[in-house]
Amino acid sequence: MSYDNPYTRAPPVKNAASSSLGASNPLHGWLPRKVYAKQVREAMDGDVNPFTQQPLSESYKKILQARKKLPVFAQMEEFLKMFSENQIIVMVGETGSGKTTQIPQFVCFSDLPHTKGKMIACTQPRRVAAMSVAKRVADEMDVQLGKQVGYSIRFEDMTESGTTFMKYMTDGMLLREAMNDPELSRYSTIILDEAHERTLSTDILMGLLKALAKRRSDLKIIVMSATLDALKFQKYFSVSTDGTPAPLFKVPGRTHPVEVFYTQEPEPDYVEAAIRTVLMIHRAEDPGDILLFLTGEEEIEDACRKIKLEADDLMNQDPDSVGPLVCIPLYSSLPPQQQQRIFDPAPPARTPDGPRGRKVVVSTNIAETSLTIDGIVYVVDPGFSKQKVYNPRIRVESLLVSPISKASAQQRAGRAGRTRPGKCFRLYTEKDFMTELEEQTHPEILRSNLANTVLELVKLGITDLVRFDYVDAPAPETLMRALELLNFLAALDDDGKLTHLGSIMAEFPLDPQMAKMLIVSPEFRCSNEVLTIVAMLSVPNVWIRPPNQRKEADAAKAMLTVPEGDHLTLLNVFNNYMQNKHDKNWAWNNYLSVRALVQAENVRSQLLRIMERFELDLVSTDDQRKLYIGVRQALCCGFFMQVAHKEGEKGAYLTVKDNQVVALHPSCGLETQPEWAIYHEFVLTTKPYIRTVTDVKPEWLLEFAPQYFDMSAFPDGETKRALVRVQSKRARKFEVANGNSKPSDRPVKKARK
DNA sequence: GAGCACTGC
Repeated sequence: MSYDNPYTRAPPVKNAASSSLGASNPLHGWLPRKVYAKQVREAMDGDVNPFTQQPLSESYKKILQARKKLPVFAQMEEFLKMFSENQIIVMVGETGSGKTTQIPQFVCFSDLPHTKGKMIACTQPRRVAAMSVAKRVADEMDVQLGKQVGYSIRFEDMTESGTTFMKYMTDGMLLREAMNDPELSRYSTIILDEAHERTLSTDILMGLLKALAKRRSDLKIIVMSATLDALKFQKYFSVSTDGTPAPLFKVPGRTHPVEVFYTQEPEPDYVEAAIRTVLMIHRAEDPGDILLFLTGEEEIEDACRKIKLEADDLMNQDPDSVGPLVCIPLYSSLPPQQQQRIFDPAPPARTPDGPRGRKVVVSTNIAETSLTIDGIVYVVDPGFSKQKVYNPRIRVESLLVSPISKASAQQRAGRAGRTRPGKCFRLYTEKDFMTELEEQTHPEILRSNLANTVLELVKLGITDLVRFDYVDAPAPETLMRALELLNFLAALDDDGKLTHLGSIMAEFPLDPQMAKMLIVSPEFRCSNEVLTIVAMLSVPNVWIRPPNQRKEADAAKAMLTVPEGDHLTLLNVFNNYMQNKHDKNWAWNNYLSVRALVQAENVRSQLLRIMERFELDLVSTDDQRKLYIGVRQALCCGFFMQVAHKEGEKGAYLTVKDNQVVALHPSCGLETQPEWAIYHEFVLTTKPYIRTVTDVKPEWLLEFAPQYFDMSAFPDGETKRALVRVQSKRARKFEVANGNSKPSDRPVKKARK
């Protein structure tokens, strides 16, 4: 042993199981966090499951043999020593090292969380990963999933209180837990996996955990990442004031080499070049499947058509040397059944001795992290992806086709080497790779609207948002924009303190505008309807519009459209879906996505539970006219900062205050162009559009958002003149009717003009 | 008269 004998340092901790079973418990006498690899190996090789006292199964023993071959297994001793001696560890492990499954188990053996009523958490950016890894680890530990080993994701808590001590979960879920228990007192060790992906939640968790580690000396933290980011995290989690980096634990991967090729000259048309490269591989390279990265659905479907045509041509011209090629599109909005096609085997040769078939998967970034396809030998990387960008000046998030980072290019190349040595064709020059590509993709926190995040942080008790210890600090303007919005919504007071309303808003997994709208909706007697609308706005687009059936799809949509606004149309769609549940084909016949509608049902019931918790009543009325007006008014209470005013007769709109020229999105179902329109999102595609739009009355805006529509602080222009006209008209009316009473003092329910 | 990179609560 190269470190002190741990037995001399601390008394044994009472082992819950050992009290009754005594020495038959393999963990008897073990000291938490003072455990040797030798002990662990003996326990693993024994006949009794140390965590359940049950006999270990044959399948356990079989899996154990495979686990022992993982690179990380050879480093158990080194890991346990580092874990014993440090509070925070940064760990790098390439793909295939086994870190996600093995390290948490090593921690279980060392930390013995079950003996102290604690848990080990291991966070993942994605739900499927949390679920599938938990399943795998439950098998490896020979326990039932949901007992000692479980997972926790939105809509599904697969854990058992008091039994589960190893919990895989989404990073967002741990953040939610932190909002109600800032000390994260249920956990003795927290492992942040895939930290290099830098999701918003992971970034916030890193900030929280760094501070928490100082308060809770008993808490251990492991940050797992890809190699390139390790030093940054080591420095960030520096343990002492002199800046000594946190210790690094390194595990080699188990992948095959990938040969990388670059183009001689930059390619002016990357889609064309990509198609050409795919066909070149098909004609000239050894058998093996191809993965091509493109940026979006349309580009992918288009490329698939072209590849198919050209490949068929090639095969017909030269059937003796060119085999069949099957082209499979892959992007997230594809139905799961079609996504499964990526796992189909390559097509067989057309004749017994003919050339072998090949499969090409044409994918978005989804194949870079979320999905792995075995058998890929060739990767074609044009070097672009759609990325979210946020412009705080005009408060707009949009998707832009942008060059990828070096880290991303490396990840893409790695996809070729999972089963055997592969090749990666980069459709840019080596010089461009070296000089033009950024090292890392900018973390999400630098590219997002932070309204949600800021509300979460305030709820977490972070008072000084600007000086919070971020791994990468967002632009001050982005924070200001978020604070401003939350202040207008009355979630934060003028000192930036959380209001009672704000603390309820933070409990809803919704954007603050939607949370506000939902919370006020009982006052408008329409919370039942607003709840539905908010759920529908939280799921992917429900409308399906197949390229060859556009007319039919549009006609079906017209049947469900409510002329006063798209929000009401969403309500109508959901209600019709619920009424027609007996008819399995209803959604399909109406060109609607069943998947999205089922998701909306799920979200709706989750939100309803939260409403019940805060005693927000579910109310409605039979008078549809009143109901629709109530919904539109509630909408104004949340989205008053997203209003556009029609300018002139040509259909041009200007956003209120920001004065952006926008057009109604063609998907908009409004009967006429209203003078004042509230919109759910601003999208920047071929030109600036506002999407999901509802007709509102200017009086409502003045009434329900007086601070925002304070004319003394309003930019001059046609919008202001129109609002001032409305205001003076109202004032005259109220003077005539009520003497001096100011409109804003009137109760909400009498607000209708 | 157009889209929906990808996640997550």
